[in-house]
Parts: sequence; structure tokens; C-alpha cells
Amino acid sequence: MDETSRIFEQVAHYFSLLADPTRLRILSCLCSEERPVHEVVESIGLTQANISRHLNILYRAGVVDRRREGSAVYYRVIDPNFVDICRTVSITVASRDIGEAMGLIPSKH
Amino acid sequence: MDETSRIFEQVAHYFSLLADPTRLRILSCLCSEERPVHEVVESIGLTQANISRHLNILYRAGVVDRRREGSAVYYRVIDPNFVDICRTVSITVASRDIGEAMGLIPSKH
DNA sequence: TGACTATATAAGTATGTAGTTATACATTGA
DNA sequence: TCAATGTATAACTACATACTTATATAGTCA
Repeated sequence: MDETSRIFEQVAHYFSLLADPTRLRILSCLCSEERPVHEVVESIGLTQANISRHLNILYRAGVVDRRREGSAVYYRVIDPNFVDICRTVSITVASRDIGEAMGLIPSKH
Repeated sequence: MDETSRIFEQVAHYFSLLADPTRLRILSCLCSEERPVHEVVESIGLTQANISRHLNILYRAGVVDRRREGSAVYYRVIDPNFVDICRTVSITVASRDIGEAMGLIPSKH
């Protein structure tokens, strides 16, 4: 595969990280603050195994980082562009309301 | 499904459009100017059926528009945020070089 | 109308991946 | 060390979709 092909593959792979509603939920949850896995699980309401799987995908891709504290593992978003991209897309897809619903845009009240 | 779920589904779906290397190639090809299908096919070097399928996906999603002129159908990008998003991601993923390689950032020489 | 070019679509295969269940591993505290 | 809690992983199923081949549709020009 040539250089250009590799580039398109990489960019497509990055978008594929954001192309899953569960991962968007997780990232929205971690957007404002660092959180341990069990809090994300409670917040989203899916199985622990599933959330853990997605967190690992995001970690390996460098979108989030993690640290252990006692028996808990805390995750946080480190990709500086993630929030910007999601904000742009959420506005593109529908409206400012979506950005608010996803926790990406502060609501005004 | 509740309102919030629908929102995450929609945003994920938008990202999924960009999560395929072939569609990124097509969009990169159409980025600077309107082009008929056969030109896109020649430019990318995949089968006509495949390109046509992807163009339809992009059309139904509102990322591109099309018009018939004689026997040819011309496609063009109409989503105003697409180029911005791709530019941001391409820089995130690696470097400014990627943005140039994808035709999203003008190279300087 | 018939031949030709341009584009779209249908049917099929193959592959990737989200989610589940069950289980393993790690840490803490009694 | 044992029980309890928190997290990760393995094996599996189900489903979506990218790509191919073959064919259909649409337009042009003789």
C-alpha cells in the first residue's frame, strides 16, 4: 500500500472511532471530567464488559488516557481535537441543541 | 429510543460516512471541483459500481449534490463543514502533510 | 431504431465489529 | 488467606457493509 492509501486508512480509522453511538456516549461522559470505569458504566447503563471494551479501543487509539488509583481505573479525554470535531458535527447534523444534549456546548439558562 | 439516543445515533452515522477510505478519496477528489462519475472512477481506480454506490451513500446523506448534464452526472460537495472536519482530523492523526496529501490544505511551493 | 457511453442497482460473498456471557486478573480490607 | 469490589479479556453470536459481477436504466448520436 502506498503512502496516500495509508493516510486515507488512518483518517478513516480515526473517524470510525467516532462512528459508534456508545463510544460517543462514553466520550461525552468523560468530556468534562476524569471518571472511573464503574461511573461510566452507571452513567450509560450498558454492561461493564462492553464499556471496558470501548474504553480500550479509545485508549489504544490515543483518544483517552487512564491511570489506576486503588482498584479503580480513571479515564479522561486527551485528544485535544475531539470536542471540537464533535461540536462541529453535532451542529452540522441537526442543531445547537444536539451539541448541548451531548454535553459539548454549554446550555444557556 | 429516546431523544438523546437518537442524537448519538445521528452523529455516529455522520461520522460513519467519513469512516471509509474510499469515501474519503471520493470526497477529496470532489473537494476542489464538481466532477462527473467517470472522472472520479478514473481518478481513484476502483470499479464504477463501487464508486457509484459510495456516491449514492454520500448523496442520500446530503454531503454531496448532483446534477445530470447529458449522459453524465456531476457530483459536488455541499456539506459546508466537511472540509473543516477532515482538515482537523488529518492534522490530529498525523501532520499537516496529511492534509496536503488529501487535498485539504494547500501545499506551499 | 440500434449501437454506444454513462450511471445505477441487484444479488452474492466476505469481513469486521458491537454486544453478550462467562471468566480471569487486580486491588483492598477483614 | 479469603471475600468483595473493580476492571479486563476470551469466546461467541448477530448484524452491518464494502466490494464484486452481472445486469438494468438513461442519454446521445448515427
